[in-house]
Formats: sequence, C-alpha cells, structure tokens
Amino acid sequence: MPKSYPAPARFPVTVDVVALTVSEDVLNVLLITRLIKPFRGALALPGGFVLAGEDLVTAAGRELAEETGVEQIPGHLEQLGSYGPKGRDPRGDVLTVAHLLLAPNFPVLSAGSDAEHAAWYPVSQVLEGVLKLAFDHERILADALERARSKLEYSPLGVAFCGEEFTIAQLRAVYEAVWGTRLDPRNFHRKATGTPGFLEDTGRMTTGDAGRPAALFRLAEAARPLTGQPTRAVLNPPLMRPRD
Amino acid sequence: MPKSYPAPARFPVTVDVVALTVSEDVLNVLLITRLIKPFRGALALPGGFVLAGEDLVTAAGRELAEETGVEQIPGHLEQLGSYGPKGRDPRGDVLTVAHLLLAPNFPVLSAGSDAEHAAWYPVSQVLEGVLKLAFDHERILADALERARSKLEYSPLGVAFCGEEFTIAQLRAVYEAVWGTRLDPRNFHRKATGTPGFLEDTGRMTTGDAGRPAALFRLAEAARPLTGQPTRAVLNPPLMRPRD
DNA sequence: TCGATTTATTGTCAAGGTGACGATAACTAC
DNA sequence: GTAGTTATCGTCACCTTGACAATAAATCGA
Repeated sequence: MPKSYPAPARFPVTVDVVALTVSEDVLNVLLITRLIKPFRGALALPGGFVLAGEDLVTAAGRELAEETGVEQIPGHLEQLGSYGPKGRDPRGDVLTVAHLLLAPNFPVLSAGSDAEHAAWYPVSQVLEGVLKLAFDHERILADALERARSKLEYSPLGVAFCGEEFTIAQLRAVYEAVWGTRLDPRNFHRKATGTPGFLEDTGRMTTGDAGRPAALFRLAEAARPLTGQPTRAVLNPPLMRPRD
Repeated sequence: MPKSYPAPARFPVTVDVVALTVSEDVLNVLLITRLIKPFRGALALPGGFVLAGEDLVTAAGRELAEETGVEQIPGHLEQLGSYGPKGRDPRGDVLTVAHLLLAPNFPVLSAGSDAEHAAWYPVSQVLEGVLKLAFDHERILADALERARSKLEYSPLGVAFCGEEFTIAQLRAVYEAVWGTRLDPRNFHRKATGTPGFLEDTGRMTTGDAGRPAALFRLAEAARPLTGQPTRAVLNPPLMRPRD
C-alpha cells in the first residue's frame, strides 16, 4: 500500500552565524543583544529568517550584513549544521541552519540605540559561563568551535582569520587563539613554510614592529578554497593540535 | 529603526539519508525507486518530510525504517548538511537536511510492488553516471562520500560498517572500499592493532575461511561514540588515505 | 651611539610513525 | 602431504615532529 503522507509540515527556517575572529591573541565571537522576546536583553548569535527563493549561505551572509552594518563581510563562510525544529524556541518549532564565519577582525557598526547591537565578545567568556546565550546558541557555539579547531588541522582556513598578507607569527597567533595552546614558533614556522602549496612569500616585510622584521605571506593560489568544493586538505600530513 | 521582519517564510523540510554499506568489497548506497512525480521511476535517496515535533536525526531514522521495512536500523547515523530551499525541487522551495548512515550490510525488505522499492546499488555506478539520481541527490551523495572518506581517517567510524565483531582484514576491506584504494595488509594491521583505545581483542578467532584463522576484534569501549558528542579522534595520528 | 631586548629564521638531533617488503604461522583445498 | 591462502610478526630506510641551540635584524632605552 502506498504510504499515506502526512500533510507536509512547514517550518519557519532561520540561519544563525557563529562569526569568529582573533583580536589581540584572543578568539572572539560576534553576538547581538536581543531586542525582542523571547530572551529579550540576552545575547544571541546573529541570524534571522530565510526568505523565499534564498539560499542558506546567502541568507546567512545577508543577516550578518544587516546586523553588523557591514556590506561586504570578509572571511570564509560555510554551513555548520542544522538544529532540529523540536524544542529550541519557546514560541514553537523552528529549524535553524547554523553557519560558521572565520574572519579577520573587522569593526561592526555600533548601530543606533534601538537596533540590535552587535559586538565581539571573547569566546572564553561564554565557555566559562560569564556570558549566557539565548536558545541553544551555546551548544551551536561549542559545535562551531570544534569545527573551527579541526579545520585548522588539515585545511588552510587558518588564514581566513588573517588579512590578505600576514606573517607566520600572526598565523601562529590564530592557531594559538583557536586551539587555546602555545605552539613552538620555530616548529610552526617550519611546518607553515615547508608545506608545499600552502603559503606564498610576497617578498615584502613588516616594518616598525619590535624585533626582526618578518616576511609577509599570502595564501598560495593552489590553496584557495574553490567555492562549492570542500576545503582542500592542503596540510598533509595535518598540523595536529597537541592532545592532552 | 527596528528591522521590519518579513513574514517568516515557512518551508517544507525533508530529511534524506545517504546510507552506505560495504558488501563484497564494494561500497553500496541505498536508493529507492520513486513512485510519484517528479522524477517518477527514477532513483533517489530515501527520505521524507519531517513531522511536527520531530527531531532531524529521528526523522531520518524513521524514514529509513519505513522505506526499508527494517525496524532497527543498524550502524551510525549522523547529520551531513542541509541543502537550501532554492531551486532543488521543481514543485517549489524545499529544504532538505541530508544524513549519513554508515552501516553493516543489512537486507532491505523487497516491499510489495506498489511501495517504493529500496535496494543497495554500487556507489561507483552512480559516480560513473550509469545510474542517475533525482533532484540534487548526486551532489548530496558526493558530499556524503567525502564525509565518509575523511571520517575514516581520524575517527573509529570504519567499524560502523562491520558487525559487532570483525577481523582486521574485514576492517581493511571497508577502508579499501570507501577510499577506493588498496592498503598494505601488514601496515594496516600494525596501525589498527597498535592504536591505543581503538580495538579490543575478543579472544575469539574466525574458523572455516581459507587461510590462517584471524583474531576477532570489537570496537574498544573508549572509542564508542558518545551520543551527541562529536565522534572522537581516536586515530591519532590519523590513518591517512594515500594521496595522488 | 651602544648594548639590551625582542622577534624572526635557520639548524640540529633524537624519537616516533609510515611505506615497502621479508619471513613465518596456521589454516583450507586437493 | 603439498600447494595455496591469509594472518601476523619483523626489519629498515625515510620522513615528520618536538625540543631546543644559535644566529639575524630590527627597536628601545640610556
């Protein structure tokens, strides 16, 4: 007998974004202060409803742009995962598709007083429970963090946190902030510069900083993530974070 | 000014499942023959609508059970990713949350003639274009395959393709089928048995097969995936698939 | 101007993991 | 029994990594 299809339930679908950046050696996440119920006044991930005829990543980018006042969001945006319609919003079943943005530190516009206010907060503050997030956003943040941490191991996405050009030390600071560990500068330098197809020397150097000037690198052409393709396993063998 | 929320669009939400298994050294995927339009008569991934009050993985498991006639689906089921409402179904915007099942080979009930018929097909047949899939299911399958391949590298999920107890050679056959490569039996044996916390010797042996009897192993307690937790990186350093 | 300090970069060395492959062990098939 | 097959144990050269010495090239402070 043909299956009797229940009336195809329709769900409100939102996109949320875990936007991460490294600022002054600290990993930060972009949060907004909610102006409407539920969780009014609480901190939450930026996000909003998907519009008809819109794609998921597109919606995520649009919401991010709207809520930060930044037109062109820099960095690498990818889908993280979906969080089931059941029991995550007191108003009813809402499906949310979480996204992950790895971005260089960009300033968010401190919007007018009655718009939702977006700002960067240290991730550690959330993990330690100093800051509480609305809905199931703490779990989403935890998943995003784990995704980011593992991506740094085998993909070139660590550079998404840096500007167009960066030093090895800046890249190392990214790894240290995301992983929450210290890495030996000499060994990191060897791995970063010694991995074929990862970094390209721009020929230029930093000036004005303390200490010896550092060479500026950019992501090698071959390591650029192809849109739609899975991020390539450029770091092979991977650059593993220290365990234990 | 407060953002003017457009009427929260609601979308039909489906779950699809890429169910993979290894049978006779060949990687297979579970496909159904569609009985209704669109793509009537074509092959597609099993799946269906999410019901109100249902979670995503739950829905995926339910649909799988319904369409195979198997009550308790074995193996490891996890979310793969979501595929945007835009332009993937000629009937309109439908959001689908794809899932991945890694399972030992289980027989699907050849249901009555007018139910959707589910069966295992070699993945290679789809990749080579011999079999065409409905909707964007070929892309979903490709993503699932990549996910499965990379999971075998660092997680213990290869054993999800095996029964409760298995030999090293059976596990190696899984790796070879999923990765599409040959692996040196001696080196694989060394890595599999030499990784602490991965496998447990049951003390029992195979009998009746050709060649020397093999020891039977099971997944070590410490490597069991905790539900809700990210699958653990038991294989550390990872067991990398050969590149090039 | 001259160390002192800071950071970048190049090496060195031992330990551990991997790929390639030899050698046995312990069965089944005939 | 003998041949064939598969499992398991070893060996060895090579590569990568972690720990750490040494040098290079700037800024900073007096």
